[in-house]
Amino acid sequence: MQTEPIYLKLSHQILEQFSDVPVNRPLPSEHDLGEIFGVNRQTIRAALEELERRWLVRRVKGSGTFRTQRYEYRISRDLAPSFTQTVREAGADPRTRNGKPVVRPATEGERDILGLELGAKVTVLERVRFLDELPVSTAVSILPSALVPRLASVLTEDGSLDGILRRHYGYAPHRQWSQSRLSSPPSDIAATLGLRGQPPQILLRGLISCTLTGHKLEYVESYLRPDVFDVVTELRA
Amino acid sequence: MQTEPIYLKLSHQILEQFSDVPVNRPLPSEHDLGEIFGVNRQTIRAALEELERRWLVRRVKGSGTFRTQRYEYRISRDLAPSFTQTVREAGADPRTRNGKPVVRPATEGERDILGLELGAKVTVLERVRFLDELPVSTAVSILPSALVPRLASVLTEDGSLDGILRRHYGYAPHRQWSQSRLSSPPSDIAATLGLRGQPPQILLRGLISCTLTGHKLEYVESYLRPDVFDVVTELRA
DNA sequence: CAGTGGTCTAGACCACGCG
DNA sequence: GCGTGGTCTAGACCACTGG
Repeated sequence: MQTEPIYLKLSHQILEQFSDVPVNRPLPSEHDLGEIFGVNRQTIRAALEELERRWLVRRVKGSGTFRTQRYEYRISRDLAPSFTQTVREAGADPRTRNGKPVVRPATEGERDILGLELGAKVTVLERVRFLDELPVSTAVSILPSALVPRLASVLTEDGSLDGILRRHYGYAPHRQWSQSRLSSPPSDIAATLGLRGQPPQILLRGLISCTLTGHKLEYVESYLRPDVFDVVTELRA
Repeated sequence: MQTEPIYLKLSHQILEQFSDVPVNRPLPSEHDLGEIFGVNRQTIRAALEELERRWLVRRVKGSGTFRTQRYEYRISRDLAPSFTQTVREAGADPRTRNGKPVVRPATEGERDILGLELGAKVTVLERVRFLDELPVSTAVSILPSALVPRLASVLTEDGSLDGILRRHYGYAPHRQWSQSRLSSPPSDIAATLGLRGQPPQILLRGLISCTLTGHKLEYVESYLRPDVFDVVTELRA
C-alpha cells in the first residue's frame, strides 16, 4: 500500500477544518490555503479539485471556492419529476427561461418516437433552468406542431409548458416513459450550463402523452448538473 | 465569449488525431504528446484529464493512456441487472470474487429493510467484480441468516450467489425494488476499485425477495464505475 | 532496466467578479 | 483596482509497469 499523496491528505484536512463553513459561503482563497498548509498553490488546487469532483465545493473564477449541497431529485413511476416543486421545497429560487419555439419538419427519429407521418412538423422548444442565477439544467422539447398550434404566441419567456398544455390546450399530460443515464453533453449545452470542457451530466429523456386522448405530446431531453442534483431513480416490481 | 484554453483545444485535437487508435490500445506518452504539440507536459495532462473525465481514455500509472469504451447496462422493471450476462455479451471477461460471509446481529436499519425482529442475525457478503483483471464494481449483500444457514460452507470464492439461492436453498429470487444514484464511495471501497481519491460512482441499492415464499432474501448495495458502465435506468408508466 | 503516468514546486500571467 | 480562481511553463523526483 502506497502512502496517500499530500493533496488527498489536504482534501481531508480542509474538509475537517472548514466543516463549519455554511453552505454557499466561501473557503479561504487558494493562495491563503497554500500559506496555511505550507504547500504550493497547485497542491492546494489538486486538493480542491478532489473536493469539487465529490461535489462538496464549487469553485467560481474571480469569486472564490464555496461549500455546496445537492438537491435530492426523486424519479419513480408514481412521481413525475417536477423541477420547480422539488427545488422550491428545498428553499432555493428556481427560474425557467424559455427559448423561442421553432417549427420545422420532423426528423425520422422524431417521427418514430412521436408516432408522426412523413411530412409532419414539430415545434422545438429549448429551456434553461436556473437556481439562484446559476444555470443548472437544459431541456429540449419536441412537440407535434399539429397538437400545439401557435405555441410561440401563448408561451411567455418564463411560463410553464406543462401549464400551457393543460390550461390553454386542455391536455392532461403525464410521463409515459423516461430514461436516465450519464452522458457527456454537446459543447453548446456544456457552454449553456457554464461548464469547463464537457464533463458528463445526467441525461434525462422522457415521453409525455395525454391521458385523455392518448396522443404523444412531447419528447424531452434534459441535462442536469450532477453537482447540483442528487438524482435518485427508483424502480418497483 | 472568451477564447478556449489550449488544453481544451488539445483535447479535441488529440481526439481527432488519434481516433483511429483501437479500444484498449495506448495513445502516445504524455512526454511525446508534449513534443508533438509543442506544449508543456502539464498542459497535455490537462487535456488528457478532460478526456478522462469524459470516459474516453483511461490512464494507468507506469503503463500508459488507453482508449476506452463503456458497457451499456440497462436497468428496468422487467430487466433485472445481470452483471455477468450484460458484459459477456459485449465480449469482455467478467469474474466475481466473493469474500467470506460473516454472520452478525442485524442493525436497526437492516431489520427495517429486511423485516426482521430484534435479535435476528444477518449474513454479510462482500463481492468484487472484475473485467479483464480491472476491478469495476463492489457489492455488499445483507441476508437474513435464518434464510441462508451455513452460507459460508456452500459459497465458493467465485460462485454465484443467485445460483446458490436458487439451487441450494430452493428460492426464486427476484428484484422487488431498486434504486440508483451517484455517490462518493467510502474510502475503503474507493481503494478496492483502484480509484484515486473518492470520485462519485454509481450506487445501486436493491431488495431481492422470493416469489414463492414472499420472504425478503437480500439487501444489496453496489458501486459501479461510471467510466466502465453506461448505466441506463428506464421507467414506464 | 527504461518508460510511463503521478505528484510537487516556483513562478508567471490572465480573465473574471465585485466593490 | 484588487483579489479570486484558471491556465501555462520549466523542471524535478517518484512509483509503478513491463520487458
